Amino acid sequence: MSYSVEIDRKWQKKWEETGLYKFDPNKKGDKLYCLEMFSYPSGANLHLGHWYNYSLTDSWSRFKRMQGFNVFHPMGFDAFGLPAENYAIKTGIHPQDSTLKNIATMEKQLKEMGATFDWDYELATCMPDYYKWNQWLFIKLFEKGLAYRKNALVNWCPKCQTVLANEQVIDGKCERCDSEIERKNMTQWFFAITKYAQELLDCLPQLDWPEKTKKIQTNWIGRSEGSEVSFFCEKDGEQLKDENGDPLKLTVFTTRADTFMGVTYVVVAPESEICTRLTTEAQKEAVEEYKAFTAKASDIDRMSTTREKTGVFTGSYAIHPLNGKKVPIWASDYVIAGYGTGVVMAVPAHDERDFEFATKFGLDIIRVVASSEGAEDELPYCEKKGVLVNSGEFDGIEMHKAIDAIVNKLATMDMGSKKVNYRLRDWLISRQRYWGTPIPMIHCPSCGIVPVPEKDLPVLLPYDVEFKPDGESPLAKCDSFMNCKCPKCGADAKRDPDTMDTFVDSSWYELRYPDNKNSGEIFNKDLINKMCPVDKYVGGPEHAAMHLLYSRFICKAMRDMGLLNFDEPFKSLVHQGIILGPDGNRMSKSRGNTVAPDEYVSKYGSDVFRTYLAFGFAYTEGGPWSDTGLQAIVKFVNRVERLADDIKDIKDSYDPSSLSKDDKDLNYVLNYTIKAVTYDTDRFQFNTSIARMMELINAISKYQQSGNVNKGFLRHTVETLLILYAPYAPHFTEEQWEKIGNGYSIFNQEWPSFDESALVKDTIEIAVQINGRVSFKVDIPSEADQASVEEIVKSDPRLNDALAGRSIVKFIYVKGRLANIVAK
RNA sequence: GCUCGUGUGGCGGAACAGGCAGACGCAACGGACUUAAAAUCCGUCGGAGUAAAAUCCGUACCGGUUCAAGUCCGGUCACGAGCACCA
Repeated sequence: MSYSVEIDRKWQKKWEETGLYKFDPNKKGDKLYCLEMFSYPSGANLHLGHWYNYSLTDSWSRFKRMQGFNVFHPMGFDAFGLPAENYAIKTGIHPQDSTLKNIATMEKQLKEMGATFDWDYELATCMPDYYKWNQWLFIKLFEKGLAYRKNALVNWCPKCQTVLANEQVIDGKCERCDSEIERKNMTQWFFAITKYAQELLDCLPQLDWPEKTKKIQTNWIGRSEGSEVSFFCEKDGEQLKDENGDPLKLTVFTTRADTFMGVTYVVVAPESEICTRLTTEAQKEAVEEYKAFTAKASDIDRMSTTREKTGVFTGSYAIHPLNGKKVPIWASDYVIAGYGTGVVMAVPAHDERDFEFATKFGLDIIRVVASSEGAEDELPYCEKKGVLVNSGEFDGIEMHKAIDAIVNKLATMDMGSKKVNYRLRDWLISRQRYWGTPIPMIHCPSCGIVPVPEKDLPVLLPYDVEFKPDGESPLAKCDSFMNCKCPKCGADAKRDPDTMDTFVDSSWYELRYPDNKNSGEIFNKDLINKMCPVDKYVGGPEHAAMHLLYSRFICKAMRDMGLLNFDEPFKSLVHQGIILGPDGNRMSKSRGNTVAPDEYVSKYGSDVFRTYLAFGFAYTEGGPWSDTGLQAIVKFVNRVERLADDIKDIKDSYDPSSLSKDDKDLNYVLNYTIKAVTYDTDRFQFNTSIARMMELINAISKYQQSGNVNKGFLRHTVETLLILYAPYAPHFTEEQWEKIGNGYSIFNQEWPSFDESALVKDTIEIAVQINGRVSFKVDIPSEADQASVEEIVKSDPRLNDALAGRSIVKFIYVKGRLANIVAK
């Protein structure tokens, strides 16, 4: 029977019956936790991206298993989320129904892929036995002060009548309906990820992650070293006081304290509280008008850096602590309320934005840094080098030293200090959505916010809910859900109507897999410390600054709560590339360039498909799909099958110590192949692994044609080839293994080791270069030293011709590679 | 605008750690087998050049370091990604 999808089914059935891939934590071998990012059960079928991610990571995990590791390889579903809800709004099919149906389909397809997932450890985030612990985690974070509520600006889609997550805002527009996003103030739940900003940064270097991903996280966290400096304020001629009656300090964050003597005005974010505080009666109308104007501005406008600066004078003044000057305080939306203190000191001479603003509104511009003493650089001069001028006692000081000098001086007055800021914001996790984990909080009119007691978890997501969007949380309209008793005082109370961002669900799922049936706790601490962290994590790079950051934060928070004792959830990370359509564009239905795996798999079998995915692309790069490339794999698989036919009746053994010249040549290729495939598969270089196996097949063909075949050795070679190929083509190789009379299963075979001595050749061919260009080639003993190689080369008759009268200045020999003669 | 990444034949892609560029495969071309086709097997396959060789050019472009550069350094261009008034 030649290879087909029937063979797939045969072995899938056998694997399942015999429990070949059941994970046993007590089995011998080092634990290895291999995980792919779980999938969102949106469509009915697995798409090519799933195949590319899952089938090849499965090959890697099979390889590790054969190497003797005790591999834990679970799979589950990120089952809550917007697409199912949107689909429900469109079709009326309840998200729970469509999701469960999709999960069933995907499970079946994943099994048909022939992956080693142990389904006993499956999880789906939409099931109460999972989201119960999501709620439990939320309450723990709340108790630790890491979950809190505050009023914030959120993204609002006026057409869909709902809040959108940041990631659902594409270039300022709603991903679904393309309308412009508005900003709206709402009271929301946040996770205090910023408390871990520094540690999230500090742990990055030790992670075996793609450098680019680490860079994205570094930028996203955005550490910025600077200083905070303060001004006293004057409103309507009087000094402003704080709530204690002390003089009010207006504090700003700056990275350029050296330019402090050049401050000519101060800017506050218009939506900040301090702005209202500073606005004088005379300016009130103008400021209010401006606030309304900025609130209306769309994200599109805000994002534009070419947008003209706008702003309004608040009427108040800041007093410069060093020179006593009164500088005006303005409000402008080029200052971001959420970053730093939401207040900026403006130095138009040395900042482009301040310069533009000052020019437009006629504010003073004072040069305080010059590239060299007395230089009249063009303004704004923003280079971070130079010396101070027009700065009184600080004149002549180099700018970096001046930062310290000025901050130190301010510190003695209690008006300044060094400060580190981060761009990272706390994680807004509330969603005015139906299909997610209900936030387990109760709002009591007398007790305030009260967590649901642990014994009452999970707070079940009700089934019968009107989830069509109208601007209110769908759960808010479900009285049976909303009405409850306060756990503290027993009075009538309301539940929180929001659900959690689905990134919460996925921020700890890797920790639930090993203990997915635990109903008494989120997971067993000892077990999780043994099983985690994940040793190899594979998924798309699009999660670099979201999921991959959230998970790291939750892991650290859990550690600090004593739930586990490691610092990082994913030790080693690989991103697969993206497979494009045959035309080189991203696959999309509208382009009509999609490739449906099912059609190919049913026609060619899973293993042909898997091998093509392995061979046709650099794994981390991806690339365009090609049907003819797939045909090449059919040929390859057929060649392997014919080799298996050739050896299936061979019973001879062979004596490894008495190999002929031809045997030795083949043995060299065999051992080289073992070495290369082992090395390349380990580092996700699947394409070159397959290439090496193709070379081995070519060498076997030559060997067979030589007419001088050692049957036992041939059998050994083909058997080894089958084992090497097994991770890539599990069904096919299992079938061949059976056919040639070997026992079940090929996956219980040990991974072959290579014989270093077989890789040593007696003589090797090296290239002889003259001045770096290859001139001719010569055979030398492989162990020859430089002196003897020089002698061999110099006695070669071709050398004189090549030198053409030049004399040898220098002779360089790179062992086993080449000789280079410098000639003049 | 800033930051990062990538650029190799007709195509997908190789190239340890600076050491014979183009592995392996696809497509193409020539041949064997065949009545024929498919399948299989053998051979050619970066460009210029030649009867064939020799030889020269060639890893986006310009320059540098080195005995030797796809690889390292400086600059330019193109494409892609991330961030985006972060003070």
